[in-house]
Amino acid sequence: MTQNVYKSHDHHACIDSAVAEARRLCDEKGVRLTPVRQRVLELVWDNHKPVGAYDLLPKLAEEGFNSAPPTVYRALDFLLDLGLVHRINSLNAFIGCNHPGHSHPTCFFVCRECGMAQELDATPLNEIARQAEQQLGVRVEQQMTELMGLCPRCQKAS
Amino acid sequence: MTQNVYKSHDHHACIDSAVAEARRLCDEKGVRLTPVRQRVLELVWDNHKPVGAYDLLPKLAEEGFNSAPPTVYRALDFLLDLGLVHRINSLNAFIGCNHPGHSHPTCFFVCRECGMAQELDATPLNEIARQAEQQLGVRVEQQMTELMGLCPRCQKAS
DNA sequence: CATCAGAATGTAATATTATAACCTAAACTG
DNA sequence: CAGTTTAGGTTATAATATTACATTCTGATG
Ligand SMILES: [Zn+2]
Ligand SMILES: [Zn+2]
Ligand SMILES: [Zn+2]
Ligand SMILES: [Zn+2]
Repeated sequence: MTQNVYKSHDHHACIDSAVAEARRLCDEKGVRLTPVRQRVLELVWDNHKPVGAYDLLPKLAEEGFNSAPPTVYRALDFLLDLGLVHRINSLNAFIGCNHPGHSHPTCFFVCRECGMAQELDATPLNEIARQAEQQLGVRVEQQMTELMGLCPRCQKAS
Repeated sequence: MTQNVYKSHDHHACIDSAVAEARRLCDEKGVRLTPVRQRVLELVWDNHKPVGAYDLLPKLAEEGFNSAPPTVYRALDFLLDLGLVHRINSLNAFIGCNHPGHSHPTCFFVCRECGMAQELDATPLNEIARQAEQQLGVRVEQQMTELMGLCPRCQKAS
């Protein structure tokens, strides 16, 4: 895992590096990081909590961007395709990827109290995929693991 | 994994054993497997494809059951609580559990073509949870892994 | 049996999340 | 510049899920 979100850190650095990485990737692939796409990426990175698509709408509106569901879903789809964000299915919410650029099995821990999410190293998951492929003959193309529980802070608080 | 759903099998036996197991569990816990709950369980087990809540409504209606979203969501919540069914978050859909009665990390392979889902042995996932707990200090309470890809049949078909 | 409490269900309305369809504008391509 | 592709604007609607409150059923108790 690239970073522990439960430790305090310079979060502006998180955002900046996410944007820089996005720009690099878009250049590489010859696609455009348009203003609304970049702004959605920044908003998703606003903190380490997964954010719902509809939470983004008013923020975009405030800033003079067009604000309608298709706008934000298009931007999110674009970012998902590039692997710049992940979707946390159990929350219908989106969060920035810590190591975009190479497609990878996805694994997050999400605190059920505060909502903070931590991306985890998912390499052990490859074992499961490999087993399924061998034993069942399936072909695994994608995978997502979501762990739920309490983060260190919320454990103390309760 | 208790069974390979991609092999042909007596599926009535799947349904029957699911219902029997449900009855046993309900007795044990002193809760009631009412007609609508049982019927929802049977409908979820109708095949090995995850089924959406709203797919169940017309089927219940046909059979004279009350049919409104709260009815089916209540039944599904009941079954989820007991661990009799799982929710596939990436599909907003529900599927019967192969080994209910003891809460367990959940892991499914879902074919993106035909929709069939196979529950997998999730023990390797405990390792991930253990690591997260050690390295981050989180407490993991639940976990779900969803693999997506092509099942053996759909690979041949393409 | 009569009564009561809790559990389950009925019903109407509404909230939340996501997509379809169709049109316009901007950006590359040669 | 003309033609093509890509992105965005706009309206409407689909799909999924929950709230709130009334009613009925069930099992327990006196
Ligand atoms: Zn940060
Ligand atoms: Zn990632
Ligand atoms: Zn079966
Ligand atoms: Zn299960």
